[in-house]
Amino acid sequence: MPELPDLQVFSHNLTKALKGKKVKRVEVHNTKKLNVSSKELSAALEGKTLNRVERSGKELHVHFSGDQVLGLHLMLNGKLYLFKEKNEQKYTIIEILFDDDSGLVMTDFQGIATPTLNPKETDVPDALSDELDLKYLLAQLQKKKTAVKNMLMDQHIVRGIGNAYADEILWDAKISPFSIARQIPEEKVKELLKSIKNVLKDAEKQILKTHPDIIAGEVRDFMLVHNSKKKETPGGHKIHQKPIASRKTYYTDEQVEY
DNA sequence: GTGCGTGTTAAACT
DNA sequence: CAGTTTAACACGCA
Repeated sequence: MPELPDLQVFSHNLTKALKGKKVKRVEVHNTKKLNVSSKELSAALEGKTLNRVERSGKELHVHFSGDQVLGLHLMLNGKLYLFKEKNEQKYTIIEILFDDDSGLVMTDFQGIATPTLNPKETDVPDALSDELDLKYLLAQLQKKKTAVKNMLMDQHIVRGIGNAYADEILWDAKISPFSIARQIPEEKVKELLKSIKNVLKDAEKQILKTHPDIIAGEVRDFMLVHNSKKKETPGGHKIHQKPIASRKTYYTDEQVEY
């Protein structure tokens, strides 16, 4: 599953590929997760022009003229494809056909990737937004007795961080993922905030450099800790693994447990 | 053939 | 009751 930096690159590339195209038709093949009827969705989007694609947490927001927004959440295994003339993908959830006969399709063999017409705005800050600052992060951490990794991945607290990047961020900040959130000293929370921003932004740059046109899948090979191919970090520290909340977690002895 | 990975939600559990 | 953990989703991939 793509995580925040992958999605950030997708949004950029989708904007580039689709900006200015006019929607000819919307076809929903799987309405299970859609928040409106396929009729309503068609009515909302047909004839509208695609303005841009943005990332919001782990969701992509496709902005159309007339203030219409289509949210696309890929969940675990959702994928996006562009096509010319005909969508030939299996497991199609939704496809948007433009009036030049090109199109965008979202697939998911599990059927849990979710399209949402005009998704509700939320007060939860995106990991890369300015609203995620030291004051907010401290206040949230102090409320929690759970492992800091669980808190980082909780989309009700910070939007956009998944399993793999949580490990990378905590290693970068030299904080053990098992640390109890409220016990992390303020000085270290500063480090954590810095690591959140740096790790995610750096990853986006790496992905853009190595996969300039990517709109699906995920790029993980540059990861230093959350990487099954790596036995030790660049500094030569052995990488351990142990589940947290049944998710595989990679860490080293460099990380202090609070 | 086998089992792991992956986000979210709802249900189960403490 | 509130907070936390687990099952389900169902296939690609190694």
